[in-house]
Amino acid sequence: MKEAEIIEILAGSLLFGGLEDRALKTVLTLGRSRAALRGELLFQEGEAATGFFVLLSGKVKVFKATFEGKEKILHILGPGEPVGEAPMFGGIPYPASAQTLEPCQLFFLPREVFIDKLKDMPELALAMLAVLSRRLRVFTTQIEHLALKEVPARLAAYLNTLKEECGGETSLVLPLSKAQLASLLGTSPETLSRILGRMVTAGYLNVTGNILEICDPEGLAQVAEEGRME
Amino acid sequence: MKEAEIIEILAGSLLFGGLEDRALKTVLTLGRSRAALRGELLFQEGEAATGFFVLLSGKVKVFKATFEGKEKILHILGPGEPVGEAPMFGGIPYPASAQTLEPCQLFFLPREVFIDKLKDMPELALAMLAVLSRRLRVFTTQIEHLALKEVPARLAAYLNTLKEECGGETSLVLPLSKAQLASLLGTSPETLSRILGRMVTAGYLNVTGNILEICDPEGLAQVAEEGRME
DNA sequence: AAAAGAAATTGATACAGATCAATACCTTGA
DNA sequence: TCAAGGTATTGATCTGTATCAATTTCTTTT
Repeated sequence: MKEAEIIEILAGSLLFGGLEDRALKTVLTLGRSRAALRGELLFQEGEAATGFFVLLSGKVKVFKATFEGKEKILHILGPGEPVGEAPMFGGIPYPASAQTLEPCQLFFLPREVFIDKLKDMPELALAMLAVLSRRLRVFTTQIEHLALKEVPARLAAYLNTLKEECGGETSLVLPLSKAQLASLLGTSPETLSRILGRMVTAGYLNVTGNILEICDPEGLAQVAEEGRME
Repeated sequence: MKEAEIIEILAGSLLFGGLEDRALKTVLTLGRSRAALRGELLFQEGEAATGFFVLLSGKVKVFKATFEGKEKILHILGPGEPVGEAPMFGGIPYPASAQTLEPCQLFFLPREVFIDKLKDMPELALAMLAVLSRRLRVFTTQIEHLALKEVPARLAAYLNTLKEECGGETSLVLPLSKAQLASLLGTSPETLSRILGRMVTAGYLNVTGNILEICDPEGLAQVAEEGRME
């Protein structure tokens, strides 16, 4: 991947978006880019956090796994997003694992170098704080949903945010497999399938493969809020 | 509350612990301290984050509430800990509400002033990053537990961390009511009560009011890991 | 195009935990 | 000392969802 391309992606990211060209070039010298195959483990829970990645292209899942083989997806990350940045600052091991879902282009920044640079670049530190802040907010609502809401509400909420991200478009393409979505929502593929079915018969949605059309956005929003269907 | 006392508490906190005396005094000039009664709301979900508190004394709960009246406690915070610091940086509203559980002494830092100062104090920015990083880790395991583990495992894990915090002491005083603990674990008081009962008959614990004695730490650790009791 | 494999659906069953209601227990104040 | 209000326990019931198993549908490979 060419330098210019990398810079372009970094410039468009939340983390480095506010930086001037000169600063961006500096950042570029701090790390190195590399390619990763589909299914590659970027890091595993418990390992020391020696640095973090910025995802230049492709998709990565961050997940927790139990030794009985169950797993919970915490995030699905796309281009421009940092991966594994949080644990660095606490001097703690990675609290979860990360794996590529497709071939990816990655930019790796080593811990020491980056933290050192942070001291000279207050705007970068603030950007980093903003990123962690947003992560915390996402987790906050995830916890609320898992503890207090049932699967239909969680699904409805997810579909709502997906619709937001697509600029209000009512016809959506799921950016992940249904099994992965189930894991993200903290349920099983079977249950997800059934509830999608119920939402279709109740007239909220139309589903065709991994394309789905939202017929009743208000109704869906209500399910997300109140939890109950029909 | 006297300045000296405040400084002492700030100096002992995670956030300001690394700062020199001069820097601490600067921090002190940025905000102001005040007292709060038991049950006072510090902020509510959805409000703009105009700053954050450092808890000087007392206890605060941070929670999410649904409009059906259910609530999930996210954190219980004690002296030295910051409250509501995260949303400031993202420029996002408070994602949860905070309420005092007892009379508290608070130190309030307004957003603008603090963020401005952060630019001159890289070590403070790093400390802030470390704090958010730890919060994220705690949330990460909370999500894992809610999605993949059942109540006995969550309770066992909580008791373990409580024991750690008390330096391995096997005789513990619950720092919160059982109803609050239930909310923190994402369950109902009834269920918590039953499971505590089962743990007693299984020989893991002895419970007397809100004092409990851990009889079988290894067994408890196993329940936390594997989920199943007896 | 056929075969093999993965992903998704559907059905039947079991169980953890929520909920509702009633009772017991402990404070705290009058 | 008794009342009163909160906090905790216990019992009975109901429901959402996990789980196991069996197909069905789609995707990929050869």
